[in-house]
Amino acid sequence: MPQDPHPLHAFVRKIEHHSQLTAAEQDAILSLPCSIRNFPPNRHMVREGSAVDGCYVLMSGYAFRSKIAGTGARQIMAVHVKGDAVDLQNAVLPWADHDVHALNQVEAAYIQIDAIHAMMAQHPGAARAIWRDTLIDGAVEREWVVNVGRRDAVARVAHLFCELVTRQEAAGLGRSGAYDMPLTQEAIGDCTGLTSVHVNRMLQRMRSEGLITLRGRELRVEDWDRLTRVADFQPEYLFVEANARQVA
Amino acid sequence: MPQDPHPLHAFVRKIEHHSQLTAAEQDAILSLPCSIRNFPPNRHMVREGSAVDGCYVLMSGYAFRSKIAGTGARQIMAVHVKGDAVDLQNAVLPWADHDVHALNQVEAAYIQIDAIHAMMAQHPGAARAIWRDTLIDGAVEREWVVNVGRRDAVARVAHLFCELVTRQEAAGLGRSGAYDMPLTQEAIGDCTGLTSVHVNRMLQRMRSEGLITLRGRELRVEDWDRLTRVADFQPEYLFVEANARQVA
DNA sequence: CGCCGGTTTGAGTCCATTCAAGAGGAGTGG
DNA sequence: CCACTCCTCTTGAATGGACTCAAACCGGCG
Repeated sequence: MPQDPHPLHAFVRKIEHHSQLTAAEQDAILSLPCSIRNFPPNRHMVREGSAVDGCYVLMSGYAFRSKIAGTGARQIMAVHVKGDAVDLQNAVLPWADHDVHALNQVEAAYIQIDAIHAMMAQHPGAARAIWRDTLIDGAVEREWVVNVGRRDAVARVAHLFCELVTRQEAAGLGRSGAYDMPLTQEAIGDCTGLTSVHVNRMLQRMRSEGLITLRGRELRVEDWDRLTRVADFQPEYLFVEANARQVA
Repeated sequence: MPQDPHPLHAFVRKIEHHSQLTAAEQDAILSLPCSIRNFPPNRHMVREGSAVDGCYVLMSGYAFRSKIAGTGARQIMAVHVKGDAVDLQNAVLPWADHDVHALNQVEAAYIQIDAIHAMMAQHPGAARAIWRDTLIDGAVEREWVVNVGRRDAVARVAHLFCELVTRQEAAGLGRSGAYDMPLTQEAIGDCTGLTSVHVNRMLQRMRSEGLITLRGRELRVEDWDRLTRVADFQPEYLFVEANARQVA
């Protein structure tokens, strides 16, 4: 398996999905000093309430953002794939408002926030692109509000799968129709506001209706069109093909 | 009633809740060219899917962001008060991923996004503060995911009220314990992922338990402590007192 | 082999919805 | 001033979707 040329390569590639970068801006981002850190499965990367002085860019593995309600119930509001800046939000905010958690073995590049700010001051175009990138995370979170607030159980799970698949595609991950499914049924419940028991029943329904197969940590989509219809999935909010319609 | 000295005054005041601005940075923001626009109650300010070349800052009145699910159900993911930049997200994104809607009579200052970008290139400190401001909107949306995903009906409604009250306080709006309640019960349902019928029942419960009184468009909090406990409300995510703990 | 985390199944309960109808209040026009 | 309309709020009864609480099953792994 070929190594990516640079730890931040996938990050630049992702940004170019929604913003055009000049060669100088690409270089400026790739030149950001960063250190590689590894996290074992199920390990906290950032804790809510802590002050954060940098951000992680995922090089491999999966991570999620979550908060814990007063009852102790966990709510996941984003799942991240290779190339995502998982924690820029927390670094720019005065303190972290949410947890970041590694799902499986994670390799991440850590960048000091000061270096990012300095680079942005030099390169307004790159600044705009990175700002936009953080706002796309916001757009995704808004769609999650809709998912949890206004869709029934099957649709919620199906929608989550559609998003996961689309993001893996965009990151160049899904090979031959098979995708990674890093979430347990418990975690799927925490994404969708359901219990793991009910998630299990929805999965069986989706399997019996020929929408997906899900074995172990491998997800296969059997009927993408019907899956998106069940899910009420409109991929625009992910902004993975935005370059064409881009304003400036 | 005294007039604010400048259309963007409330905006600067809000930013200073979470970021320190130099006098020059304040001036730079206040010098942004803007035009005043008015919207009647229940009027769209921005439509999902449209390309947006600027953003509105609320001078008076209330607005909300929403998306429509495939079933036709509406989900509201943010309510905005005086001083909020209601549409910076949509202006920085390639196109609007959500609607913005005026709740009542709204007066807003419209700023071209190009002017904002130009100002930010000149004033990195202001850039950082505005970036942070948009990310705080994200933090609020994350808390909404938790609210609709992981709290029961009373808590959801109570939490919404706590947020609304706290934001009005921060904007200098609630006088003598009475706050504006610009949302209909239908709209409260769209905020919380409930039906208006069920919202009505939760309101009666909250009234009978002496938590609030709600008559017409006026909300009174009768017992803030118990209300926040019922709501599972932790105000940190709003970052209205962040200056003290601020990192840089 | 025995453990352990994750998945599956079942039965009973309850929270929130649906559907429907009525009441209140504000604004409009005759 | 009244009649009329529209919108919002209120109430009731019945339904159902998702939850709870268990227990059993399964596969991987030490």
